[in-house]
Amino acid sequence: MIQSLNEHNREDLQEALGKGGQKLTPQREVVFAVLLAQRDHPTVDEVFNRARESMPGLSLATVYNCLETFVGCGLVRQVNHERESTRYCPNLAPHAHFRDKETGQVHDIELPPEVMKSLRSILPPGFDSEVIEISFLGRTKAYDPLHSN
Amino acid sequence: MIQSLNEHNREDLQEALGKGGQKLTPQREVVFAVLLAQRDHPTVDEVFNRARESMPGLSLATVYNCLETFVGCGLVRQVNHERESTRYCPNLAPHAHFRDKETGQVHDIELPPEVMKSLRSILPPGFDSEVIEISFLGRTKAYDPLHSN
DNA sequence: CTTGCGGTTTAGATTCATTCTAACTCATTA
DNA sequence: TAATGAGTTAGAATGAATCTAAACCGCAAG
Ligand SMILES: [Mn+2]
Ligand SMILES: [Mn+2]
Ligand SMILES: [Zn+2]
Ligand SMILES: [Zn+2]
Repeated sequence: MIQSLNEHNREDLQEALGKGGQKLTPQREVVFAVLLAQRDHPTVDEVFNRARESMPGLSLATVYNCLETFVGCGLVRQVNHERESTRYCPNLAPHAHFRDKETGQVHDIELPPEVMKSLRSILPPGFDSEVIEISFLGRTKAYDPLHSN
Repeated sequence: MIQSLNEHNREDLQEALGKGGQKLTPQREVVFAVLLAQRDHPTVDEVFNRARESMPGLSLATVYNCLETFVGCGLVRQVNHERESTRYCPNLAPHAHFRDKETGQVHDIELPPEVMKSLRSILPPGFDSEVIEISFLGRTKAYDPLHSN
């Protein structure tokens, strides 16, 4: 359960924070390590509870602060599904999110460049988009290759 | 400013409510009329304030109730952008939403069937999606056909 | 060293959209 | 006329997120 970053990830974190004019702190390290350790799109409370295991004095406010800082530095994305608590995702590749209606689990769905292009192409002239968010809601069944056609 | 439904829309509303086991009420008529009159994706408070002009005794709780009922009957979609207040949209055609970062305005973006298909195609086997939400965030410039190439 | 500074962290208060509760209204039916 | 039950209402409660002000801490100047 001990959350710590390897050298490589710590350097990445430090560099990204530096570019955003922010410092590396023990709290930020722990919170970032939590995000990397289990990529299940945790809520703030989930991050808080996991991070407290390695840093018991950590406060909820600091988790909010750290995550906001990471988003500002482009290290992490916020994931919103309807009115639920915000979730956090350290996957920087272009991807959509799929939420399983039954389990509540959130899965990353890779977004091929050609799909991105077709999406951008639906914008009328004069519409200039920086961010596209795509979220699916549905169910996941275990995939059985033997019984798929 | 008086909000009332024409015969055609009232019938549509009554039919859709009926299918969902719900009744047509004066409050529901006014709230639905507000949504049809100005398709700017109003928040609950905006709907409330507009609807009160034709029905002063209307309560905020009822606006929440009516909108929830409409969503349940498939008459209206909820539109979420990040953590902002939920907005409501009576456009039942498949479409995405574009939010202007500067004005806050939300625009409908038509979703051609082939884009829907390409989107569905990115789901891995076993992922079955009922709802796809697509939202753009960006800026809109007035489009000048003379100076576009 | 010692002090001051500024960014960070912290606990707790506050905000505010949304949901909940319980009383009331009112049309329909027994 | 009375009972029923869906719908409406005002206000209370909820809870994620934000705000506030004090404490903390690394660092640099004196
Ligand atoms: Mn790297
Ligand atoms: Mn019609
Ligand atoms: Zn993700
Ligand atoms: Zn819309």
